[in-house]
Amino acid sequence: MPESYRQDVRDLALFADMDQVNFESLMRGSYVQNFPPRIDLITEGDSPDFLHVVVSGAVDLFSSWNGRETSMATVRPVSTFILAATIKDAPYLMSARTLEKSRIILLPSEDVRQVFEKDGAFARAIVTELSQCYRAVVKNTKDLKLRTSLERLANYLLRQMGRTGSSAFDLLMEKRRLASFLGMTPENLSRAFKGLEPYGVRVDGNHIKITDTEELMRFAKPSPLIDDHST
Amino acid sequence: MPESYRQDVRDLALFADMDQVNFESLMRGSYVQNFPPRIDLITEGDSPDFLHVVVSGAVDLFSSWNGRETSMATVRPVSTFILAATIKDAPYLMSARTLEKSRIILLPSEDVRQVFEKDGAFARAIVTELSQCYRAVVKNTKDLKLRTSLERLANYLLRQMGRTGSSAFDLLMEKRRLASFLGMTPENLSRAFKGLEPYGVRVDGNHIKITDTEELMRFAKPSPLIDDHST
DNA sequence: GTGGCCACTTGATAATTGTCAAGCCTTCGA
DNA sequence: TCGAAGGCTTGACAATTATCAAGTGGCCAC
Repeated sequence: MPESYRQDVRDLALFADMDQVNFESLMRGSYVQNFPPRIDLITEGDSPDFLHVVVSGAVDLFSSWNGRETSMATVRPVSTFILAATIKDAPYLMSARTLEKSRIILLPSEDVRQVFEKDGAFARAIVTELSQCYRAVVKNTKDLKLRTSLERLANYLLRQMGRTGSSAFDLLMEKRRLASFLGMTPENLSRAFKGLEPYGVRVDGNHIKITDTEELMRFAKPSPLIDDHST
Repeated sequence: MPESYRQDVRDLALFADMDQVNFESLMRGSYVQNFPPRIDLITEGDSPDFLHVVVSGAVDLFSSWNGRETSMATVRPVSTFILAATIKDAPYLMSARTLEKSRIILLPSEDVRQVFEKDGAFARAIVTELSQCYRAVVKNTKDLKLRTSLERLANYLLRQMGRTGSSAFDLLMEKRRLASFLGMTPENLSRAFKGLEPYGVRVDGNHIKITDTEELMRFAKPSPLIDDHST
């Protein structure tokens, strides 16, 4: 292997406090792989064989039922996905595919579970990670159940504004995926963007400019208990 | 205190493998309380002061935004709620109120966090619990995003049928709360019940009878990756 | 270049879901 | 016993969202 990815893993909060011996035994069976865009990584219903760590690129988590499909989340570097399935040794609830060219580290699930059983620091780190994930999904559920699609879009844009620290930014995914993520159709999203124009949202392709933050916030009514993804 | 609730707590998988010394230090600051129906226990946004254990009765977890309210989950004996908020020491994302007369054990959050930090078995048990919760919420999100309200109701009824092991059963909550839980209005639920009649669902008050399971399943298309709450 | 592909948009229409108002029925307490 | 309250239902209607079809425009391979 030309380069080491060990440090990428060790830098993750999930693995930072782990005992060195245990860390080594985790890394022993691991490997890194490069994927082109739009490659299926895992399929919902399958058994977890590896814990995945996204080092670069981006991964889409999505689910299907009865011919329909919906985007559940986007995983960006550096973080893991399907941690819960790995620990429980239960079937994946979501499928995953690369959005861009991505570099992904694979840690054998069995090893992860073994280390989990004997390393208290690792177990505690998993708790922190899972709490975060759990709360993120709860927030997402509140977003879905309490808001209309127009309100969800407005709040999404405000979150992106906060993330980038600028009132002008580019969408970091295709609009069709954004629509799916927000629980609506592409057509509806297209109209929703128009519907936000009166509140100070200018759209040009995938470039967004918030021209009247006050007005947009008055409409969106963002709440830390839904929109603050840091807690 | 006339009776001890220690065993109720110890019987929970969450606390079963915990070191006895740590268990005692957890119980030291704890107490049990009886609540009448419809009493607010916690309010979203507040800081977690106690980890709650429902010993008897039932508790509704719900969330509000902009004057709207939605039921997120029902907690039944014997289990805990707001575990993630307690561990992270982050604000509650949901409010809680009793549905019936309930008996609830309160464990000081600070004690829970302290024991969590030093007891590996406890940390591992929390991981198991949180994984379960996380996967439950993911399933719920899939239910919401991939299904119409009629399909959600149909699958809910099938789940209840599986839970009770009988094709005739009583709804265990008010229809207005069921509606809120399923992400619809009471009026819509009322019509949805009618809409399921052709698929073999008979409704009389809160008593349900599935007269044609095959037909209902053909319509509902239940999936273990959404409807099996045991994995 | 140029043709095709594909995401996106737009319009027309339909399905789904929500809102409002009224009435029914059970429950519960005076 | 009666009346009020509240949950449930129903009807009429409105809002939201989805579907279908057609068109636009950018991007890429040939």
